[in-house]
Amino acid sequence: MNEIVETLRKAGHRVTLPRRAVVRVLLQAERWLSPEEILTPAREYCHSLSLVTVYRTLALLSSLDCVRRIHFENGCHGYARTELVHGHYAVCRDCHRVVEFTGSDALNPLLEQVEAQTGFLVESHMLELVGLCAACHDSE
Amino acid sequence: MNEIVETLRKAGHRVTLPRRAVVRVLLQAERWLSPEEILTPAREYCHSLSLVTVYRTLALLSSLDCVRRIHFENGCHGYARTELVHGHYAVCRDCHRVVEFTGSDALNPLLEQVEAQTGFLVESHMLELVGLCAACHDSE
DNA sequence: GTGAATGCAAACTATTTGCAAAGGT
DNA sequence: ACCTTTGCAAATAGTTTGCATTCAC
Repeated sequence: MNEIVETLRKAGHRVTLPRRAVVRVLLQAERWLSPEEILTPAREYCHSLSLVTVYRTLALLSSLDCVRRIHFENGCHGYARTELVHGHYAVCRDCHRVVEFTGSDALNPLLEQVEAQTGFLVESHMLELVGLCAACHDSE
Repeated sequence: MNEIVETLRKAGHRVTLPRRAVVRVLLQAERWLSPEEILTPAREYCHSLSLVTVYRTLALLSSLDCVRRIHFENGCHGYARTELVHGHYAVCRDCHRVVEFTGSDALNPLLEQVEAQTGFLVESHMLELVGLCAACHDSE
């Protein structure tokens, strides 16, 4: 049994076919997906699945910190499983691949500096890198 | 004449009353504003102003890099004039004040490290800090 | 005077909600 | 059996577009 389903169960939520379907699609993807992009393949696992349920499942998984929203300049967002983007991530503008990176501790001195500079108490931050992944970079 | 209006004119766009109204509101604000939040006060300067025109003006100003979109976890966005947030910014979750900070060159080593680590060619990045500004921090 | 800009209404996209039926435990 | 979850339809929020009128240049 996979981790996300396990988290669902432990939190007292029911493990239903529609939810399994959404989770399976998320687990297979190495990239972020829009709700629509989740719906289509997930229907192979649950024929009756509706977009509404995809939204509801994503909201639930999000509250359990199993998936994360991915943000863009234009405002539309996608979802990727947290395991994929536990900390900070880079998004390929071409294939939508999402890759986590480490080393964002390097931000800490900056955050402290900002607090000193602006008087802000920084509670959270959003750092998203956009570019081309190795594969898309090579094929351009 | 202010800088934004000047930019409009130089780019060959007409300086109309509705546009002036939107610009005036943006210039007065030290914080980000939603289109609705721009509409209401701007109507004092241009009675007939419609929300549609606010959107169109913001899109135009955005393309001229006179305003910038501000992003949030929940996806809704606001706008602030570029002068206010030329580089990176911190947003107060309480009063919505937007404060620019400097020193984000500190990111460069991280970006290079990410390129080496992931193979990505990083083209752009989004860094937004959220927290409490000094004023709101004190009054809590 | 002429083409750009505006305002209205309507379309559109993304997302959420009410409610009866279905399904997991 | 009970209560959560689902799917449909409809509502909602935010934003964009078509088109005739208005206005800056």
